[in-house]
Amino acid sequence: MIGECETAGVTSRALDRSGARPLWRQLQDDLIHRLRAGEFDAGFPGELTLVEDYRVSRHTVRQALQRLRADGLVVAERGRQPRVSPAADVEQPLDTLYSLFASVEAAGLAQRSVVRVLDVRADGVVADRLDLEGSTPLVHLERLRLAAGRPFAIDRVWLPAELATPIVTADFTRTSLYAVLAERTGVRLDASRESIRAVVPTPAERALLECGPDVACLSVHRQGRAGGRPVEWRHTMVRGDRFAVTAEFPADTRRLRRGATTR
Amino acid sequence: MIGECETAGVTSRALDRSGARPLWRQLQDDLIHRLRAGEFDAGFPGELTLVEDYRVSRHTVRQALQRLRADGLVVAERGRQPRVSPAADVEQPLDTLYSLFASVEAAGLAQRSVVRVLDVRADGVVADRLDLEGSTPLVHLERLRLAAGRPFAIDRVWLPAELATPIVTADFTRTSLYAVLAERTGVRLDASRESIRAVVPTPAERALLECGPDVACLSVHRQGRAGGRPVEWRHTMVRGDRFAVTAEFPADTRRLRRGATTR
DNA sequence: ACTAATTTGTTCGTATGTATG
DNA sequence: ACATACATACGAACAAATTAG
Repeated sequence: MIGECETAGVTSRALDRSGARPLWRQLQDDLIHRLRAGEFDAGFPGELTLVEDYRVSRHTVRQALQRLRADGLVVAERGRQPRVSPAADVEQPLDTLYSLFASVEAAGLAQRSVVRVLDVRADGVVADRLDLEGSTPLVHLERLRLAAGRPFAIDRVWLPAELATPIVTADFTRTSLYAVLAERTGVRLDASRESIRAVVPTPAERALLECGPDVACLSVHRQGRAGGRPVEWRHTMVRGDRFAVTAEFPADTRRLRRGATTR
Repeated sequence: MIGECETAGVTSRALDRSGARPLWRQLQDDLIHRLRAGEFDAGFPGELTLVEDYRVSRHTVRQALQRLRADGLVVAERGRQPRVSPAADVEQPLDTLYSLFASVEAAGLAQRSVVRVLDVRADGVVADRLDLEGSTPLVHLERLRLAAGRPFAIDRVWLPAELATPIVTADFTRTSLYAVLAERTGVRLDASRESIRAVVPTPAERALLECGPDVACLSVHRQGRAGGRPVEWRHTMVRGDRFAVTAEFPADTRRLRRGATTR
């Protein structure tokens, strides 16, 4: 495991150099541990500090930090001390358009969200999903969603900045994304396509969702449209042990015949 | 933007070195473009090939590839040529009464089943789901379903024997249950209710499906009805990496192009 | 079945640019 | 102006896994 070693007044942390596990992964895991223990509430150490502390190269440190930043656990800017992203526990109403959470709503569970990221950025992959150029600025909102006070989903949404910039100043702690969007831009989603699959969450996602290795997740990708134009790309990772999608099909003779008489 | 340049029979691609946009991002965007154009269907180029091709360092190439891998567009392993990842072999719209057999066929994959169990038995729990007495005899069919020759799903179905006895002599290796049922009994399903959740397969299921610990499954419980009467209880365990469910609002038959998995 | 070549994964070092405090 | 800290980019080496012969 990871040990501590006091030498000449300097605390250094030892990693396993056998190669059994990559250094950057050990570092990442250790940092998540210390982070969850509240060790960095006063401030997150810089890259060079970590290089000194763990006796690894800066490249290795960055490899670990990159994941933490990508997962929203740490926010960092140039020349500024990195900080642990604040976990502001706030009430958040359900997105009524989101049929996936209909069962949650029906179950009468308390819905809360922690806003982890709210900024403007570019993302080539997401832009492609919205039929936009790769460099198009996008408003990005990431929330950890809680039901009955416990994490149940990680929700990431991207919208074209050209359209959605007014919402970046919004306080999402008490308002739904769609409500703010409609109020400030007049845009109202009227169509969506989504794809639901089963995945094993990454360690980082597992840490956020506070679930063990025996829990799988539903990974939901969704494109929302307004007036035929794609205005939202969303990815939601839902704990599979607490939530299920239900579907009910009324009688439809045509489709039935097509499905039953194949070949 | 990005140009092509033929020199001494070698096609190299020029990136903008002004620093306006990071090289790795330009590379990422260009690769996505080429990927969507189907240029890599025969095989994704290796890191060193890209280094040669774009005249950048391997570090920069890896930075671009990392995003593509993180977004699930490309899969890479040690010593093996990276490949373009098929999002999912099969996608199934949620708004129809579907049959696994039909959706696999629709995806253009060869369909085959290994019949593991086909008999008549009683099951109190399942009978309850069908609104029947606990001792009611049920026809039970368990199949390991293969798509393109590879394990795809474990499918267990129970039907009232009083209704479905004629099917126990059928050969299900290459035929759909619904087709046999309609042919031999005249019963056609016209309604269903199902619940879909994500689970981690048990070691036994994992062995049957021949998948590693990184693969989750969709667990689908379904009650099928005909003329208002429950006639089928089904449990299907589908490999999450090969199957995705799609939903559309408002109801339409257009499909989501691609569902990537975030890592 | 074994060896060698290939390819990705990991890790180090170094350098420059840029934004913040 | 200066130090700090992240972003980008180059080069080099070895490990680990696969594939080709």
